[in-house]
Amino acid sequence: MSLDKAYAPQSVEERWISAWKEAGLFSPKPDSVAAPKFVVVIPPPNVTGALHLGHALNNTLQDVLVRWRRMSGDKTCWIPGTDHGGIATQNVMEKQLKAENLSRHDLGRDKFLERMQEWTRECKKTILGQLEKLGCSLDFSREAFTMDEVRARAVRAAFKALWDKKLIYRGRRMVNWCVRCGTALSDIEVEYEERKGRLWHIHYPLADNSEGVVVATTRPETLLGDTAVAVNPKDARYAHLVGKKLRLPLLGREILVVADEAVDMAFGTGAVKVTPAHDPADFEIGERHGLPSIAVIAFDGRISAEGGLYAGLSREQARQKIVEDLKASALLRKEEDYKHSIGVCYRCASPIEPLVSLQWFVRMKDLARPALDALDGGRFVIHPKSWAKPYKDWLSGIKDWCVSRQIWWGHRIPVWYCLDCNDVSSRPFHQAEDLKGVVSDAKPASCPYCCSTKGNFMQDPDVLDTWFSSSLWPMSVFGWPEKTPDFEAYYPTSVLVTGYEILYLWVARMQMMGLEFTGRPPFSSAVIHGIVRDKSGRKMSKSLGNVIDPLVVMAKFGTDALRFSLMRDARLGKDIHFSEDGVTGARNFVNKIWNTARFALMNLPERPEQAYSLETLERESLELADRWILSRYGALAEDVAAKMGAYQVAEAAESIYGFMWDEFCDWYVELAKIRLGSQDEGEKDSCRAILAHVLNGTLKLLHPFMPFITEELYAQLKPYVGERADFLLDAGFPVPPPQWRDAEAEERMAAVMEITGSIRAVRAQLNIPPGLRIRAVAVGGSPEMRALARERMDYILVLARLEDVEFPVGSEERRPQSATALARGMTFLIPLAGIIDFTRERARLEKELVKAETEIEKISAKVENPNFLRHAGADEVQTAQAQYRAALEKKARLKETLSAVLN
RNA sequence: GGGCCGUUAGCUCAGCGGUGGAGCGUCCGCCUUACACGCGGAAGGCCGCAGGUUCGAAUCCUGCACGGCCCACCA
Repeated sequence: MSLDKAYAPQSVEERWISAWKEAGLFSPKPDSVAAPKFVVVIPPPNVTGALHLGHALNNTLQDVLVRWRRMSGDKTCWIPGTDHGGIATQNVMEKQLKAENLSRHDLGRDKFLERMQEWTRECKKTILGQLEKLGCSLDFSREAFTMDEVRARAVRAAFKALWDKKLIYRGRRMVNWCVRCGTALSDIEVEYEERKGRLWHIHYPLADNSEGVVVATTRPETLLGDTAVAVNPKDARYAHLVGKKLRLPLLGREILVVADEAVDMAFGTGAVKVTPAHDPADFEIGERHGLPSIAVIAFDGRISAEGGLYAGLSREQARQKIVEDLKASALLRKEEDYKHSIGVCYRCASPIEPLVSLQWFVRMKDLARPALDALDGGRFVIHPKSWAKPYKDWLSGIKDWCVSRQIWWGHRIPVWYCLDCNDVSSRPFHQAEDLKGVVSDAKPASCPYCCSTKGNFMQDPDVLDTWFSSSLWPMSVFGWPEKTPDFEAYYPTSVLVTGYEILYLWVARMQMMGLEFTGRPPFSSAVIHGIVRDKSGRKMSKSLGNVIDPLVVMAKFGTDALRFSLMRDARLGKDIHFSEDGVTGARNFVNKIWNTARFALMNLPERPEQAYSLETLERESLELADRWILSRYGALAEDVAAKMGAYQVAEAAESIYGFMWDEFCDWYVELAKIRLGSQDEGEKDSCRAILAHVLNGTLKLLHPFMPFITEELYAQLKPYVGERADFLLDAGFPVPPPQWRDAEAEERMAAVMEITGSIRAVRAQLNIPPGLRIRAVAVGGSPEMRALARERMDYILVLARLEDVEFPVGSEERRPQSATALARGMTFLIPLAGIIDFTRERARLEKELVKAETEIEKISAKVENPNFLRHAGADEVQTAQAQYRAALEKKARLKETLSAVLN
């Protein structure tokens, strides 16, 4: 069984995906074994299209944790699913319709929803297929959708329960209205953008046309709805005007001057026009002073009939015309450029219009308190903890949640109105404040208000905010409110992995709902990762054209490479600057692993007669490299487990990478070549055993990150190490015995590596041909070091490509015409007259000397400082002194070499 | 306006109290039969600025500058 020279991911990935599927590997077995549970629910991707790199990051991170816990002995369950995605998805469909010259109104509600369902089916298939390709160990048999029947039941139950507790109400409020999407939004669905605008100063004369007051505004079109001008009560400039009437420019209506604390005397002119119907601050001023509210901007963004001759104009047109008219009537006193932030829709980026309308709200204060308590009491932990404070602040200042949306795609609000006792035909629904609703799963048979049994009911036309169903997700995926076996077994979940951009939108609301309905946090930890940006740090977006399709990357580099590169950068809470270079590096690493295994398998017998066992290996038969690699491997396994436990996935990936490449491959495998070439079968076998076992163990450590290649190689390797698991997930996470740790071996090996390094450096810097086997003479050094170098001469010869090293007795250190390598107090003279460029060697040594001198300078600042000796710990002092001695020694040797050896 | 995060090698980022690190890129040499998706070597840093604490600071504290994110009803 020989492996290809380079790893070819495609066929391997396909093969294992179907093998896992066939085995039902990801569905937890309903066994009776009392293993700890590790349960994760996926942040359901919206059914708006295909997955992007952010999803790849999010799901790989979850998969890494789930696979790791599973290997560590937990019974794991990871639930897949998708989100109907409300406005976002409806917008996708409306775009499609537009391409066909249709609007949703052309289709009508039922037909439109049919098309949405059809689209959703396709989209789900795509998304789940992509998750599978990514290698996600999701239990696909438990797939959920936020708008399927089970989840719909949960939504209705939650609505009813909140209604019964008076935590849901319908009320007339100022809401954020997206003119383009035609719906209300919640406060956190509004994003703020700095945009260039203007500040217009407008003169409002007194009713008798004398003097008056100048107000500043960024929105002159709202003038049409002004019902007052407000000044600060402490403002002496305007005190005499309070209570007087002004004449509203252009319309001529009389409006009042009121005094209100909210007005900032220092801003603009200190006087504010008040438009209670179109500004949240003005709305409150209006409430305080009992001002009338005149809606001049309609839900379609056009000026209403109240706007007189401006009626019918768009907001933008009206603004322009009003400014012109003000100029014409000399009421416009000043016009200046002004940068300010405006609210825009998080789905379509068009400016939000604050409008008063009747909407459904959830009362949040009482729901937030238990969530805050859960955080404070440690029942819920956020990683990294830097997100805890913003989370807390948001919950502490929480406002009621507007949950009704005037779109079609979503959970219909389960409220019914009896047509026999409610008037819904003579006025717009969203103006009908006095409606008596019945909360019910289905159309009620009779009306509890008028007792009509005719069944003349109309359901509320609005749908719920998509985040309403999302907030129930960790419960609803298990069938809540039914007490299903799954709910009993898997709720609450263990950890939720998601990006910081939906911490409030989603995480906080799940906590609140979970606590409200079950008394327990729906997950005990949240792992918050960053956003995947492009190479130069810009957010990926279709309009920027910098979106990268994970499937394309996977096809080019392999799934394991993509996963590993993402994980290597996935520092908690930090954004990732994604570039193909990173994936290239990861792909190279994958290939390195492949070839390491190839090397190992080439050196193992065709078919194992008997599995190699480490237990039966006599510890005394192990040589330095063996003890060293086992020790390092033991340290690695411990390190990785600790980092994973702290959700430091990137750090764990880095550790494995370093071990595999820089220690196992560059040193152990190179040294293994010596013994694998020997005639002694016993020697060969002990080396084979360690090679196979350490490689196998490292594959296990890597498996959560690179499920495919590790599975493929494990399948080949396992007979040699006496394992029989069908899949790595069932093979256990390695826990090397503590007695493998061997500080002495690590120290001795470090010395060998240093010696090798110094000889290699001399060779390379003097351009000694790599193929040339040369001799060296070892002089100086402590007896221990000389003994070690002598003992491990076999290593040094191979690694530094030497022919031979001589250990002369006595102090005949004069070796003319030699290059000199220094390490650990020893000097390695490489006598090579005619080959070495001695000018070069002199320059090299002089540079070394400078280095040694600066080193001495630095350390002497410590060692010669009495304060250091007095205050620093004994260990520190000892180390520094040893370093100092070594540096002095080195300097002396260099000087000696420069003067003697080169002459 | 408040809060959080960042500012370290050309680029992307680790390090977070004891002589400045990795990956990529660059330069020099190598097809040393697992891997050129590789091997060996090297160059490259007033660790944003200014103070302070400490025997000692990239690391802790305080300011400042710049960048980014989150939150907030300056019209």
